Amino acid sequence: MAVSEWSEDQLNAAFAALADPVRRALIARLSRSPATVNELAEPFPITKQAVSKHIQVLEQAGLITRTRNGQRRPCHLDPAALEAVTGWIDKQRLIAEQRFRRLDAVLEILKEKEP
Amino acid sequence: MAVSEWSEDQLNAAFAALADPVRRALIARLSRSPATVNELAEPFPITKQAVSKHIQVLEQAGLITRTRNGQRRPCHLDPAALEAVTGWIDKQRLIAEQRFRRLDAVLEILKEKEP
DNA sequence: AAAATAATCAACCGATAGGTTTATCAAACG
DNA sequence: CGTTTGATAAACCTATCGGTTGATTATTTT
Repeated sequence: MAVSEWSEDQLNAAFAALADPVRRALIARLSRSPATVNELAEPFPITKQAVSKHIQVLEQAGLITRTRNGQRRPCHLDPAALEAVTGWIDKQRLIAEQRFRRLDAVLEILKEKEP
Repeated sequence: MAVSEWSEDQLNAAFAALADPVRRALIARLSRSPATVNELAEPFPITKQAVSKHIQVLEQAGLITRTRNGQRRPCHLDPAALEAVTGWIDKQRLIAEQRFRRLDAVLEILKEKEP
């Protein structure tokens, strides 16, 4: 999926989901291998319910998917979804760096001194 | 600066700063050119004070810097700071994609079916 | 059938994030 | 000087977020 096709809401949800350090740790864990809620919750000093909520946020944001296997609902990281985020950032960064390369920066500093 | 040298706090602040859509819009604006608080606030339906707070968050996170020119305090995007964020994400994504490429995914799905 | 396990739901709670209004400060300008 | 202008500080309000406890559902296991 091309970056430009990601809706603003999706992007928003993804950024918001990644803002929490616990959720980032969950993502880092899931980048190694899929895992169930119980497995994910084990290393954290918070309740399983809290982790369950975090996982719902990640799923809602499209960053993870879940399969079903009996009572277990393993979580899988969706690496492609992370591209929405890096895509947005890289876009801004490239625009800014292009500007620098064109030496507009020098002109801008001079322009600031003007009325 | 290498990605691994970014402190957890810096990373946290950067992710948190980017979680807000207004702040992302400010970043997008600043990727085009530096701007003052008044200029930045103009297109938004919120007060200048609110925008000023957002800018402080971005500055605290190291995503923007500010110069001084009389009463004006223009904001400049720091494109390098954005690399802390994309760096973390790309790391997780690469780990996950490597795993897929090794066809571990197939084994994992089989393993899920086991007791 | 009964008990254990995986996960979620529901209700609640304290902290904080984002917003406002009002007041203040410092530089520019008539 | 007095006043406008750019930016911030302080106090406050409200919604949301991250967390808890307790109960519930659905699947396994014995």
